[in-house]
Amino acid sequence: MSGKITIQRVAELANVSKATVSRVLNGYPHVRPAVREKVQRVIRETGYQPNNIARMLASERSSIIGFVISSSAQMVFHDPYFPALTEAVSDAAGDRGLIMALFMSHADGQGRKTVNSILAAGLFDGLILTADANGASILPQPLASDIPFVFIGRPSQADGINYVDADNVQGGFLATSHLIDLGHRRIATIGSNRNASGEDRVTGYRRALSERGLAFDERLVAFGDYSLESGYLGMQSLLPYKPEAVFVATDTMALGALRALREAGLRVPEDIALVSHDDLPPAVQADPPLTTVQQPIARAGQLAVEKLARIIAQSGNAPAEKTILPVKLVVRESCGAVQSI
Amino acid sequence: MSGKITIQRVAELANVSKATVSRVLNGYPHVRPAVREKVQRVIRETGYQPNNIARMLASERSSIIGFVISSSAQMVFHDPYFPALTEAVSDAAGDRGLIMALFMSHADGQGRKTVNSILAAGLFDGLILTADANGASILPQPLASDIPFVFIGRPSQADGINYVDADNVQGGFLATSHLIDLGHRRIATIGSNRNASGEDRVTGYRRALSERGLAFDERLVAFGDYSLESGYLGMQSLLPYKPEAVFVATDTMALGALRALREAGLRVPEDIALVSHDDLPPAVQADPPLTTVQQPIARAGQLAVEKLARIIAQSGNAPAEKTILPVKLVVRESCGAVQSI
DNA sequence: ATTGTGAATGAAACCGGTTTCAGAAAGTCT
DNA sequence: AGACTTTCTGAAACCGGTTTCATTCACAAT
Repeated sequence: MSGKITIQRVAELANVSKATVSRVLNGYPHVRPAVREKVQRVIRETGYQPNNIARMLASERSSIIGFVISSSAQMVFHDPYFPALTEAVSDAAGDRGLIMALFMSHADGQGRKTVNSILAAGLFDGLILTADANGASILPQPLASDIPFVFIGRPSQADGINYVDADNVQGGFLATSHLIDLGHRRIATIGSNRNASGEDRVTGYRRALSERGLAFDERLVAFGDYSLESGYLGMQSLLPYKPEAVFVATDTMALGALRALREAGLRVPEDIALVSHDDLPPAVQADPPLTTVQQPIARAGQLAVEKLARIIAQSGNAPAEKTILPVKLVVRESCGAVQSI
Repeated sequence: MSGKITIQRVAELANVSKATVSRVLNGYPHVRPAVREKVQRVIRETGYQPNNIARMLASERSSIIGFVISSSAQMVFHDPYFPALTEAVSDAAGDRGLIMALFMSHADGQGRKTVNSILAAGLFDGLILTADANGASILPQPLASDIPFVFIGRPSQADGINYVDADNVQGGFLATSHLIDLGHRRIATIGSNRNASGEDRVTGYRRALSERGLAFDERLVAFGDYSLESGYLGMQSLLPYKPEAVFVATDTMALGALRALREAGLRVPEDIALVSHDDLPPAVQADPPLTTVQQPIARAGQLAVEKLARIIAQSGNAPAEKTILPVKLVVRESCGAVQSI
């Protein structure tokens, strides 16, 4: 009943043509104030809601963007990073009147099918993609199609691709430098080689060491997969080499490392200092609270949406550009810098 | 270039009419095999992809469902419940070929606007809503519109409304009964009065007490808001009354409680037994691992989507029905039942 | 009074599919 | 062979908007 009011009906009731109603609807000029008001009154009285699908078809724009989380299912929600990012993108999209469709492509070989069907839909004005180990497999699809897209996180092959990323190298650098500043020399790291972010943080770690004249010792490097468990195992594998301090590439892995240290009877920060990366809720909640590198996740989501919106508006004619967001060190207790609080 | 192929073009190339192409596209009968193949070949060769928006307009069905998380932003992603649920719904939707649009309505008064615009879109075949304190404010909108919807979690006013929920009463009951079985008498609880789930769990707690002839002591009840912090504070407020055991309504709050206990110098489970609810990753990761009531989140998401799909298919003629999912106790170390492992 | 200009408006085409309907083709039954 | 079905197929209407284009109208300038 109620849903049956169309633009045609409104036009009849207001004694105007569909075209005029459309103009009023979209705030176009060239409508006499009296007519405009009359139409608006009819709209109000009938509770008319334009059919968005018809609108999309005619205007060839859907105002829907796809947000694709391409990590394997297990990773996705064990690390609060993705939830936080999802929220950020959702917010930013909402602010701009865009609808966000969420896709979590499980790597079960379904991954490709999912992305395919997304594109096939011809439904999205653009895509926001998260970079990870699978990024490579996802990439060709949007590239082949003409759909605008922006990555969050540096994709494996980043040439000519729009992306927004945190300055992960700087993150690793800041964390490690801080530990060096505190007088530590044998500094270990638990990184990750599963995506660019992980690699970059290790790069920053190495850069800090070399800049301060410290030797890089391969035995002091472990790799995890972003899970708490992997942080635990990584820390255990490092313990035999007696590090004085450790830079863990994510808060979640730091939680695991913390447990390994506790089980080994080592106190943090007294026996071993720890700095992690991300500054997500677990960092504050940990015991002791973690000194960590703060990553502007909300900002990244926001910028990605803005950038995407811009590309869409320009019909994709702008050259690809990358945006690197600054990170900053948040000092809490796990590094031992704060002695008496 | 490539995107320009329409059904009309395919029809021309195959020497048939649009109608026939459409029939082939949708797998309808009454097309001669030879013709069908010819059309399929043209489709393959041209890489034609039907325009989904046009399809939606004509078929009056979008295959898009909205998933609305109505909690206040802070809560949303501090408790892994919502991420897990989101993943479940996303999965289930994907399995059925539905696209899931995610909405996180921040309670900033924007909440209403968001939901309004969602409905206004006329874009969704249906909605999945999460119940929470704000549920009441969200409810009227879908009700007033004719859009099918299903709640996950019991909404405040549940009459005539479709919903899927875990058996929270049973959850509280199982947890508390288990503690009683272990010989505890002074059993406290940290619940929540912010939504039906929280209340139900406390109801189960009380039922277990009364069934076993134990008095209900109001001083042994604290209320939290699902945050870790609130669990911490709740536990602190309970400590003066010397509970022997505590049932905490969520894993996340249990983590907070655990910290309060540790700070108070109490060991778990030796000095105080703890059982929580949800069985999300933190429960396993906690130290000690938590005995907790397992809630079938993935199943709930799946059932909600299925139910919604059914309602959509039936054009909403089915009577409202509620589905209560069974829960089960998962015994780990925090309750003290497992002595020697 | 005539012409020119720009604003206001409606008719109709269009977006790209689905679906109805009627007619043609093929097959079945006396 | 004629009458009936049943299977295919295409023309055209339709979904509900937007947009183009031509026309009308009001008003100012000549």
